[in-house]
Amino acid sequence: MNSILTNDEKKKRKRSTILDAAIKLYSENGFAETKVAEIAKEAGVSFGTVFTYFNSKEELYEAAILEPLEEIKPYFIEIEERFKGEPLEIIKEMIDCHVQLFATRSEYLRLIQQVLARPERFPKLFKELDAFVKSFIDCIYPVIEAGQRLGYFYEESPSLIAESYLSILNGMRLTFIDEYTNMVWKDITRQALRLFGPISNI
Amino acid sequence: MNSILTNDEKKKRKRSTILDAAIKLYSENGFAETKVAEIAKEAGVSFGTVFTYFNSKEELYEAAILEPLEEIKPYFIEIEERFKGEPLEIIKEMIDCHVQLFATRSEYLRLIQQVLARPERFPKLFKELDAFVKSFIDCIYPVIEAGQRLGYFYEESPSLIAESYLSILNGMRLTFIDEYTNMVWKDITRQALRLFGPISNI
Amino acid sequence: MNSILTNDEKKKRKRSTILDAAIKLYSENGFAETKVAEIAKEAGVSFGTVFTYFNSKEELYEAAILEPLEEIKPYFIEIEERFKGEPLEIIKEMIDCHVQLFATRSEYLRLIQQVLARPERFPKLFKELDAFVKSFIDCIYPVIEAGQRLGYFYEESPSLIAESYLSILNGMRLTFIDEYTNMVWKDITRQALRLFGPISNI
Amino acid sequence: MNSILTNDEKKKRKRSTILDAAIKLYSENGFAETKVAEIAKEAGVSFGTVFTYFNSKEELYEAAILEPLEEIKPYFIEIEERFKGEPLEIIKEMIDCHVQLFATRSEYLRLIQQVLARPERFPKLFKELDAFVKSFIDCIYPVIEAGQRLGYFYEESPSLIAESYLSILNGMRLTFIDEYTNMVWKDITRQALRLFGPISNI
DNA sequence: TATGAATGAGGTTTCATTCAT
DNA sequence: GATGAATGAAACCTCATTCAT
Repeated sequence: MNSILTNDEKKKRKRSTILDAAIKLYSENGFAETKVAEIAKEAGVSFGTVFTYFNSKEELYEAAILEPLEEIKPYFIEIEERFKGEPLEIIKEMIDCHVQLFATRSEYLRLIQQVLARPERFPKLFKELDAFVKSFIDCIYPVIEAGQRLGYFYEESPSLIAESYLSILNGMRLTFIDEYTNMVWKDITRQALRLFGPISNI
Repeated sequence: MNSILTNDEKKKRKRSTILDAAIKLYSENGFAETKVAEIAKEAGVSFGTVFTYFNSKEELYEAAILEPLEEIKPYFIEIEERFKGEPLEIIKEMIDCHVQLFATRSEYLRLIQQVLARPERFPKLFKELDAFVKSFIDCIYPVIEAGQRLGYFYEESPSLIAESYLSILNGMRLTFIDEYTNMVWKDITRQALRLFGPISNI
Repeated sequence: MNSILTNDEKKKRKRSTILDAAIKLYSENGFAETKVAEIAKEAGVSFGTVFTYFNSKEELYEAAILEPLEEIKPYFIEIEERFKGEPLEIIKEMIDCHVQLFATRSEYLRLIQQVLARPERFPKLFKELDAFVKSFIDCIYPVIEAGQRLGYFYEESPSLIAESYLSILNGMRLTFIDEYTNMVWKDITRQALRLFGPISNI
Repeated sequence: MNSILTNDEKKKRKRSTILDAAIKLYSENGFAETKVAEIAKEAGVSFGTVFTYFNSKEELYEAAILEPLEEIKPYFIEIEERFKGEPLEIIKEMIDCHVQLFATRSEYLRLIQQVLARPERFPKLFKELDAFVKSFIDCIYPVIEAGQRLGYFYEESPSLIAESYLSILNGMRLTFIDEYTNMVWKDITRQALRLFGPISNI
């Protein structure tokens, strides 16, 4: 029954439908080549309605980047709260979690890359993402240091390690196009881990 | 005579000026948000002249991707011809070469990423790049195998190693925005190398 | 309420305003030399509105040809239903009707001629007109035959008579430029009739 | 041998090649949809050369109309000098001559119709053609009068007869698209003649 | 609140014409 | 005289946004 929903809930739901359509289409076609009319169609609303919930195409793009970012943040900045054990264990679990996250939300990763590729075009969003990266590094820094002290990780600048890790996450989205299947992502995880320390197969 | 250049040479030179302007602007602004008028201005020619040398905006984009690709190809598919020594040495030199290459041509790498991010939008170009990646893997495969036999490299699928290497190359372009300076790229090289085998600092 | 008209009626009306403007300007200036902006201005709507109702300039041209054709058709293919009496009477009335029709809609006749003059440029429209001509001949054929049996008409191929009749209708639009006045068209009618049989003045 | 030609002759010949190409293409595609480059190609010269012989596209169009007009004129204004015998004979021969003329030069007739259809667009050319029509009427007028006096022709305004004759000539170009073959044109001639007087078969 | 017709700025592309070689 | 590269005005068309219903 639709009628069980309050008005507010209905509105939230419609807003969310539109946002999901936007994420899908922006990620597939980029900002410029996505038409508001298409988003409306994908969301099953008239395109006037899109402007009821978002003031402009640009604002919708920002929401499409920033709102999922909030959902994803915990997995990157609550490292020690989420992943327990030895540093190596923590990092292993973290990588597993991240790879799985982007395997299921690869379209969102694409969106992020669009912003990273054009800092001057999307300054506000870029700043947000940059801050996010910095927070991640701050969070993971002590873990890496601890791992280095225990001799598990390379004696390398923890920032570099963290950044190269983000690089490989980003890059894999580009390289392994549609093969983000269960089969490969265990492998990917292993390779990502090797940026931290010398990990042989088991 | 205005110069010693023949007519043909002048034409080639003008074409190249336009292509360079296109590479710069396409890489900065993407295909859709780059205006042909801007390319013309950047190249210092009139608007219509762009269409004298390239039939359409799309064709110019293709040329901007494919022509530099030809220049870059040798560094990826003549591995054993170019880089000599032990497998570890070969890979080291190769990574150095590639990182330096993309440090100086980071704008071109951005172009490639635009295509990789949208295979359906640029099918022809994507196919070309995909073939390029496959050739690279074919070339590097025996080197990795040799390195594995000598115990330098991880006992990992050579394809996976090669692909994760390409991932980190691509990803680093996104992560280390404008810091591709001399200082960091030695570090980057080191991290890339760690995808092949367990490399400690020296 | 601004008016009693429903939304749908208003849309139809606007579409029709644009179509009329198009017929006028296309007939005066031809397809290529008519600018969509001019049509919009003539119709009193903005530029973009034209494209709300017609997908392209070409489609608008097709509508400008085909829609009035439907209105005109009955006068050419319902000969025996519309015009009564002896064959001679039927033909007389028919010619009268046609001449008057084209006197009032001379601009539309001009449009038709543009298509007839360029079958390869407008294949779809040409086919339509060609079919129309054939239907007309089919309809008038028995009337001419009957007239021939009664000795009123020349013993000539009815198709030839019909086609020469259409020729003179078309040709007169070109020859008697703006003189399609009441004065001359009785005369024109008489001359057209003489293609059917030997008609003296009365 | 080309070398037998004087320079002047060569130039004339090239000019004529271009003009013929122009007549062909203008008649097929109209003024606006014919590109100078196409004319050049058809004529086998570079398109800069077209502008060596004609100052503009418009001027070339005018030449394409006016120069063949001079060739055709004699057949329309030297009626009594060319065609001998009784008025009926004169008219018969004239019609024969004209139909044959336009059968072989139907493309030129198409050009004329383009101008007749747009007097305001081509005022200069239209005036020229209008004068031509008037001259024709002047020339044929006495012949018709004579025929009327002899009882061969309808007691109709000779101008009307002449104009309706021109109408059918023009119209037949539109109606009998590509069937201007030997078979039909005897028939067409007969129908045209019937605008003058009551002519039975044979 | 939801709709979608109206708007017009802005982009790509064509093509006549110029002019240096 | 012949060529064809350069130019830029002008046209079509798209699409974000507004706003009346």
